[in-house]
Amino acid sequence: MKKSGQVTIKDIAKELNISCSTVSRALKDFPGISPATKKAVIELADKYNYRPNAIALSLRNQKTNIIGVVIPETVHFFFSTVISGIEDAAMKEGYNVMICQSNENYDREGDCIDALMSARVDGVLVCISRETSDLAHLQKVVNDGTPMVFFDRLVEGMNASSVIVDDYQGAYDAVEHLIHQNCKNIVHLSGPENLIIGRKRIEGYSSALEDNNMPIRPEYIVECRNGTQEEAEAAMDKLIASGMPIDGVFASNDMAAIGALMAARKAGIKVPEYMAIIGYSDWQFSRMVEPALSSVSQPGYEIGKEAANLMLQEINQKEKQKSQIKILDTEVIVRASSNRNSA
Amino acid sequence: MKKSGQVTIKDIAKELNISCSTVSRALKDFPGISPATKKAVIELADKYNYRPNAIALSLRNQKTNIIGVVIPETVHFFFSTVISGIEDAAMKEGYNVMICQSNENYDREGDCIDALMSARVDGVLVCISRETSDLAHLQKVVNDGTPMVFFDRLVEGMNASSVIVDDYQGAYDAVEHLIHQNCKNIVHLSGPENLIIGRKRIEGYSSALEDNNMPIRPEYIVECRNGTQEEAEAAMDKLIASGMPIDGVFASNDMAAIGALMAARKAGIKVPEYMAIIGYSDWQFSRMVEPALSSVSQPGYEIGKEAANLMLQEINQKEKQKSQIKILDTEVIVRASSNRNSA
DNA sequence: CAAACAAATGCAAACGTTTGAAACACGCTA
DNA sequence: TAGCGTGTTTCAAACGTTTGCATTTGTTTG
Repeated sequence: MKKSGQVTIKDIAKELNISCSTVSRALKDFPGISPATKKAVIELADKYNYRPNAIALSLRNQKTNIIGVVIPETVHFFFSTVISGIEDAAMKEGYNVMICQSNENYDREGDCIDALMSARVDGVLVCISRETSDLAHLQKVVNDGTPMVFFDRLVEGMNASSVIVDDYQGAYDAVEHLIHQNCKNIVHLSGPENLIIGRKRIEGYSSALEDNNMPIRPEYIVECRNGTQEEAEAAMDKLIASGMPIDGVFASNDMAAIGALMAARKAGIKVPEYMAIIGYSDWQFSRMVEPALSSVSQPGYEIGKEAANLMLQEINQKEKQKSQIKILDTEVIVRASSNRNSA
Repeated sequence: MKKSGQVTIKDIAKELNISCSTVSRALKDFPGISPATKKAVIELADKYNYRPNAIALSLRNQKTNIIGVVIPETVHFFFSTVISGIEDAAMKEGYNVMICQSNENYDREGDCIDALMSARVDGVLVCISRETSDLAHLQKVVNDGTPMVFFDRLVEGMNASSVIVDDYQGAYDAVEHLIHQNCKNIVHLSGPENLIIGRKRIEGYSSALEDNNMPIRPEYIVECRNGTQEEAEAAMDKLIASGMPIDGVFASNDMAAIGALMAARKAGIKVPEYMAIIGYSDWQFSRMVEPALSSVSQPGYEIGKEAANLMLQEINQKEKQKSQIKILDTEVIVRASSNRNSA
């Protein structure tokens, strides 16, 4: 009987009166082990339910087979689908995943990175927090030679690959959709402007207006930093109260869109008849509100899968490739909140 | 300049022409190191951004400072709040968290356990999948002497602690609330009956009826194994079509409640006037549907926090304590879908 | 001035595994 | 019988860290 904990190669060697090397080789059928020995070893290993100690392996191979993930918050549907994609891709290749939540907080993001680097993960997938603008902590990672891949939120000026969606195009498509619904005064509830995705969506919004010969009015672009329903609702309250003839809203995320919906409801503005609304991300609940919310859907699972695969690829090649950006397509999902044709 | 990867104690020792032991001791100010040496070591460590190699430490200490989590699916709001609770509690004590999703699948749950055991996590927190009834893979964990704590879904017949909510009482309260709303024919869309939480909720439902002198009709208890909206909607369609005078629905989760809502809408049954509906779990979107959904809220974050703390406690004491069950309270959140007083 | 002491540092083993090289035990040939 | 080959096994080092014990150095004391 062994003490506590799991059986080691040593235990097996001792019981069989042979050396560790022999046991090790027997288990991974190396040439040059007698069939009798091999059989005995394998049987005993089975009996004791032997599993190689991943820690010892990591130390010897300088490789943990763990990939670290820094993610703003798992409570968001979008991010949890990303995690699923990452996990499936990683598991398939025998990797484990270590997840840290930054809670959209800069300091905590640093702590996460530290923890992952101490754990000697083989690579880190990161989606930077809203607050992050200084990149020193991330630079340290690449300096250490640890592969890093960004997902969802693009980070520029760092030698690392990214997997993102085409935010410009997604925004463009959403706004064009509103224009096709005959909206003339379209407001954009934008995300935080220090994130590139926020800027890209503004650009998409602007281009769509421009291409359709509609004016771009700065007062129609309202930053909603936190992306909460309350924030957006308050912003919309103000816009509506100001008397602007708003008949379309493109929100940078679905919570903000819901905020707009609530504000419209409060003000007695019918959606979509007098105000068409479309969000971004296509969260799970979007189709459940009344009227069901139109949204730009992002392929979360695919983002995770692609990012993980890119990472695994980088881990498995000695030479650092030059970094690449993988752009996945979005899709405008039209539901009742912006559909004036059937309404 | 070091090769690739991070600096080790050895590198520092070599550069300073001293031994590893000295460096190690200097870094954790052991007595008996000259101030000069200590200073030099610490400065160099800072300069090179030295972090102790967690792998090496794990091997030496026989302790990884990682706790493993096996969870059905992170995409559910409830579970992601649990994860947040776990992560915060763990991080505070210097532990990392390794999460595996079983996707409610028995085989994959086994794989998760294997992966975590190979990684030599110091303990595992598990919420068993819907499919799980054989417990052999979990028994192996406790046999290996690895602490294990169950959360949310109670598992009986195993020497491990649990952190759960009072499902009986939650169900009881929900049904009693419906009764107070003057519902006479209350249907229960139940969860999978191999889960204890499913059975507890049925018991709570039944007791509430009994205590209020109302009959318990087996045909009013419909099992919705998957807990999806579609499944529940189909079940309700059938019940409504059968002509039963249903005026109240207690669903075992919010998705199922939404399914009931949809079925009612389709059938032209006004909610809550002619049918009051209440769900379970209080998911994020519950308050956003129309009418806003009443629900029994479970303290997900607290469950995670409590479970993690229980785990850490078990890890830190040599002797195995006898296992305990921690029961957290639920709360009935009344919204429009079951509120006939203001309607 | 030798002995005793304290202070500072080094040695070596251990955690579990892998792996190149060395060693051993055979039987066979010259 | 020495030499050789072959098939099987063991040795030892390495990964990065900690730590009981031994060692070195320098100073004080009798």
